[in-house]
Amino acid sequence: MQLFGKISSFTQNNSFGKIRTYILCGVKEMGKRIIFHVDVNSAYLSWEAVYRLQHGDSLDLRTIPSIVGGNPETRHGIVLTKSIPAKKYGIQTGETLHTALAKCPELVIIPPNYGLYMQCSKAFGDILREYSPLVEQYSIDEYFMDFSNMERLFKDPVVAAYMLKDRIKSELGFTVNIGVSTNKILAKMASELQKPDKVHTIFPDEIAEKMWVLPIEELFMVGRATSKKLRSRGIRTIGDLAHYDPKLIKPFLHSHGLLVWNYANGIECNPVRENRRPIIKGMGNSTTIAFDIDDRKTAHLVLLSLTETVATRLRQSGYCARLVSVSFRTNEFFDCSHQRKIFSAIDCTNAIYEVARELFDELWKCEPIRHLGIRVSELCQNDFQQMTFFEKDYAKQRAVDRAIDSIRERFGNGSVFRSAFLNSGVRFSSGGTMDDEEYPMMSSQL
DNA sequence: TCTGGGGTCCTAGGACCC
DNA sequence: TCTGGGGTCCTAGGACCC
Repeated sequence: MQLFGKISSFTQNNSFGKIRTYILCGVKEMGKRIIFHVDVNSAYLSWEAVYRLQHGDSLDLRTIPSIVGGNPETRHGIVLTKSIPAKKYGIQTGETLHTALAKCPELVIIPPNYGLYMQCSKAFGDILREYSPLVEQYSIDEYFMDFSNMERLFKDPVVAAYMLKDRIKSELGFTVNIGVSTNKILAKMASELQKPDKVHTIFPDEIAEKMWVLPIEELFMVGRATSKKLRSRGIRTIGDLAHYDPKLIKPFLHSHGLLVWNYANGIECNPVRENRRPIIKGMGNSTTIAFDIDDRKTAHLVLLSLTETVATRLRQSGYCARLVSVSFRTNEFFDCSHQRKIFSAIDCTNAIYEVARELFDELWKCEPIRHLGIRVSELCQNDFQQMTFFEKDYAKQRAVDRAIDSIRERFGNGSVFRSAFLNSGVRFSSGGTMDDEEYPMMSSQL
């Protein structure tokens, strides 16, 4: 009820046009919603550390300056996750290995092992599901849990959060932060407070004390561009944003401005979606090539290898696509893209590749390319296909695709590949097919 | 200095139709 | 023939997340 009161006063103060939403939020609060956000501390690095300790290594990567990162020689050199000692050197996620090494020359660099991370993510989710029937995976290392109406089982949700955190640590060997509140945004903001191995709350009456004092960049969904615009108007903290008139934010941040203003005020009422099977909107593969591509033939070959994995994933998930997009990044870091809607939805490797190649040829003006990508979207079920007189009948090719898919499924991805890749220097397929387990994808909103 | 890959959602402008 | 307005679709690009 407390939040309801606060929300009413916000809406009155700001004459903001979403009163109905706030009232709905308020009504839900009356049932005393309790939401947990569970976040693995330095996920990839912790998982690597635990794996190595369990396999006889005496060094715990978490206790030294270390990171999980790519290989600069293939131009994949960025920091994916850092240890807490590495953070003390000022190393940041996303920065280049080159600058990270400049900050800390003895930095230990571990290449990523996504298969291991998927296993850890799953084991972690399995424990959470013992504590609540309503658990939503938000990313590979984050889960939301609905802990509402659990008083009979766990008197105090905060005590339960400590139990859960300690159990994960003792059984799985890595630490988590748990944020506890009445909705997802506040729970998520709470889990981001001091790390590692902590439980924090940001209940509605704690927003001012714990959240409003933080710099604006700490707010979920405030990235570089948004923070720049907000700071140029004197909005430096989450509290500044919360107290700003939303009517004045909309002209320069549009609907995104209203979203972050709501978040700054702790207003958000999305449910925790149990075992949500994500509605897939599209799928894509892209890769940074170890060298700059300056000839069409090589570009086409990379495009084909990207198409192989995208098309395979498309067929495996039972979809056809109606939109094909191609994008590239030049050696001067200029990004561009080109897309085309096709009349009848397709899932066949050759058909997608033909469109992709056309798009590429229309877009490319012979600039050296460092990164190439393909994406298919506007998906529909592939159980029937619309045939037209004007487009090729791909029935035979679909049969070939299915045969190849099943051979690859039985004997591995490299068991069959196109001869065009022989001695070409280009890998026959790029990107993972994600065939064994659906990769946990998050939405950009809660 | 050298800058990943996988996503989602939003916006703006132009084309087209009625 | 010229003009206008509203709606929808398509496309490119940008912003954000982990």
